[in-house]
Amino acid sequence: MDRYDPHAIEAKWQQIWEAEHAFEVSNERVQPKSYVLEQLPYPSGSLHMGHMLVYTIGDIVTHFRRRNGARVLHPMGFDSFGLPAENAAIREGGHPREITERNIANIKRSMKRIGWAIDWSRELSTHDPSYYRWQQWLFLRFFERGLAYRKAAPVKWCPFDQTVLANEQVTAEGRCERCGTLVESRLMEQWFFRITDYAQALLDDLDTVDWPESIKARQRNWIGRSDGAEVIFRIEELAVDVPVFTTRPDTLFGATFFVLAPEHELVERLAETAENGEEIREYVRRAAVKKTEERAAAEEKTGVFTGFHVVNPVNDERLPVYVADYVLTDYGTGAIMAVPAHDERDFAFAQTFGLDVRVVIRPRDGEAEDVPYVSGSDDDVLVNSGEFDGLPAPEGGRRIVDRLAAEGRGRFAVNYRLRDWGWSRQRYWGAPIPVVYCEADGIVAVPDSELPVVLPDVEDFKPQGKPPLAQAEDWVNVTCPKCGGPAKRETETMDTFVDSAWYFLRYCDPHNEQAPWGREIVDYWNPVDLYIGGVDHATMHMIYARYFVKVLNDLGMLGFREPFAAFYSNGWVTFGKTKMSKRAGNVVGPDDFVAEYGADPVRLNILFIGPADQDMEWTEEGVEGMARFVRRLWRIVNEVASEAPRGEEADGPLARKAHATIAKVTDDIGRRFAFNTAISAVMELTNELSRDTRGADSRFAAETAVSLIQPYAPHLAEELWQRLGHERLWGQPWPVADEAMLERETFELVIQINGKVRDRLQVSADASEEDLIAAATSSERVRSFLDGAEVRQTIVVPRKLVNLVVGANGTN
RNA sequence: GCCGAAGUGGCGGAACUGGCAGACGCGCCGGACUCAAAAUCCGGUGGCCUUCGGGCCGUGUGGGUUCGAUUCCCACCUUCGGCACCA
Repeated sequence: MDRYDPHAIEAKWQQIWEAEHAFEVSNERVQPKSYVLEQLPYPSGSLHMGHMLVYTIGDIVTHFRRRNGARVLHPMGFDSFGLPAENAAIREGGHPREITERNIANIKRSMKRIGWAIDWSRELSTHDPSYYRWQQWLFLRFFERGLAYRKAAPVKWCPFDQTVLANEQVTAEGRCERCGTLVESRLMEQWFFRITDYAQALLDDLDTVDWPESIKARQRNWIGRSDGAEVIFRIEELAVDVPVFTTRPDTLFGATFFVLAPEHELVERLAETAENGEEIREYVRRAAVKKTEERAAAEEKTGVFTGFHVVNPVNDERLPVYVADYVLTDYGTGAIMAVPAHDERDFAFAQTFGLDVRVVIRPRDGEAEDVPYVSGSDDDVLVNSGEFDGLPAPEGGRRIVDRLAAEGRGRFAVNYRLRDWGWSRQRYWGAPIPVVYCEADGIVAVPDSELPVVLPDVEDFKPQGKPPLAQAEDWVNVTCPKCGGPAKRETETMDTFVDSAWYFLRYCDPHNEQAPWGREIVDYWNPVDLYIGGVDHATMHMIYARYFVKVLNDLGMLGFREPFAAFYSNGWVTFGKTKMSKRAGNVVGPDDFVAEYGADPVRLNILFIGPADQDMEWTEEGVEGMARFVRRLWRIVNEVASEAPRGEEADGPLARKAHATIAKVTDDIGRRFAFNTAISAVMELTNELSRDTRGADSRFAAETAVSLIQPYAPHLAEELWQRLGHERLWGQPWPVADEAMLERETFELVIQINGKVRDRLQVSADASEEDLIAAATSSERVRSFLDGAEVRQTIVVPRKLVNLVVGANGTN
């Protein structure tokens, strides 16, 4: 028998798959179908172990579902715009496109070497004009409906480099990662999508998808629905109504002051007439410069009194109005009623400024409660609240809102933490935004017929007060599509989250030049049946993609409401510290191990380490052990191929074990996504097979082991399958366990006394309860334990155990 | 603070619906083969005790339900993760 040579075998089968287009699928609408998708990779220098894990999980499911009769779409592409390539170009010279395309070529070579069953005919890259052309087209559909709009929003700004910084370019200390200058906050006009319109739909439809609860919880948290009330306070001096949002209308009688966020639109109006107008303006200026995190971290609350008062609608009390930066401008209405007795932040402010604290909620039975007391449960009652005294807090709150509503001074309201999605970047390496700025007509869409607006080349990718694209003057200066007058192109680009919000739709119809996709095609393949990826994309990417699908559905462009019907979140892969330092300098990735052991052992091992949805540590010992198993399987199956008889009925114990393994592996992959225990099961079968490679059952057991391991180790399995005298395992139906062979003639009866195992007996499978009890009580060992004591109770679990309960005063 | 996940041998983990705790593998120990080593193969491997038959203990801690709990319930401890001046 020849030695196991993974490199030769893997090259051989990869060539055959490619020549036979083994994993390409057409869009012919055949059922059943399955769309198996992993989050597309960012093309950095090379693959890492995390990639190895995600794409192998998807690959196993792809093979499994194919062989179970589904038409499976399993595409691949590259999230190829973005900051790292641009920074590399600035650092090392060259063009981001060259760097990116070199990386793609490199990664693609690694992917093909690993042998994932990908339909490469559908490959796409988001930096390709044939892709972003349709992204621009989609943007225009959003834009014409007002779903994409511009507004001023704070950005992180480096005053030295004169540029906007992405969050990841700001150090933990709040400095520019390049020059170390303290980063400022600046208001700038930016592009947004109106995702907040869909907050409730994004929340509700989580109930319709099969995702891990933890991922759903993160999205719910991110959307952050709060139920409460909007209550109108009035500044009588100015005859202005100022609404506030509160989740605690039950505490309205406890309001003792009122706060506006520094950015609130009313603040400037107050400053105009206030005696201390300049002090107010100065406070606002200082607050604007501070980062949100800095504001939150402040030891003491700061603020300034305006001299104005508002009227509390529940009791017509006059409350002093402050401006303070602990109130956020972009949540609720940017103004709050302050109830220091029942809110920690208001309490802290009241302490600093010596303001009244009025208790209006008490525990029903206690009294000496701490202030602030924030609970508002049914065990609390209202006090100092006029007609509402004595009511449980939640009910009291509802009644207060009812009364305010009747008076037109309040209503029940819902608020979300979710903010509109800001997606424009002052960066070069992204999709151009197809609008122009015209002095006469304002923002004007580029006509569909002029798409794509192709990203022009520039000399320098460093932003210098303006986005790099501003350098491309020939490109920037155009005529307005509306009036024909002079206009300038948008020089900001789209964030990569836009690119990845719809790529799974383009895979379905990647070469369409008339439209982003054909609706029947997209409706056939979608929603994605299994989406696989990391938890780090649980919020942003996966909320944005859901938002896109909902909008596109409302626009009639597709017929579903959710992109990802099921989601599997893979764990993180780490290396031990010793391994890291041993190969200091270069990151250890799958390429290194594939070169040493071959792709199949690496594929197997990444899933054998542990449950794929939990974090795991990759070790050299582990992959060595797996290589040992693979060689063992190789040797045993080769022996079977040459030694075991053909065409004999396989119905002995080894055949039964094989059927049991089929059942186990099918359930593990198909239902439980327990990829590690499926491998264990095949190992067990292999161990049993190794005891007899020449018997009548051996051939069946070997064929079963090879067939079941195929999704994990497709090259090895294919080669062994051929040696067993067959062809094209990847196209073979998945094996089905014979129910009759799963039935056992005998089983091991466990006999317990008072719940402790005392004996095990082989018993006929069709023994009656009475037979089991008789067998149990006649056992010598059992008798010695019973020693004549009275059996008070006998529990019989058919085909499992007998538990004899003897009295506590028994003499056992 | 709110939300989520997890605690099992020396290690990764298994036990799916309440029924034999530790499958499978790593590591380690012993043996075979070898001049020797590696590789390979065979056997052993939770702890304590043992008259070698076996016995007792054991799934983060303390309670509870049950004939029976790693699994269900209550309280707590520890670790990891998300959100967070969100009114």
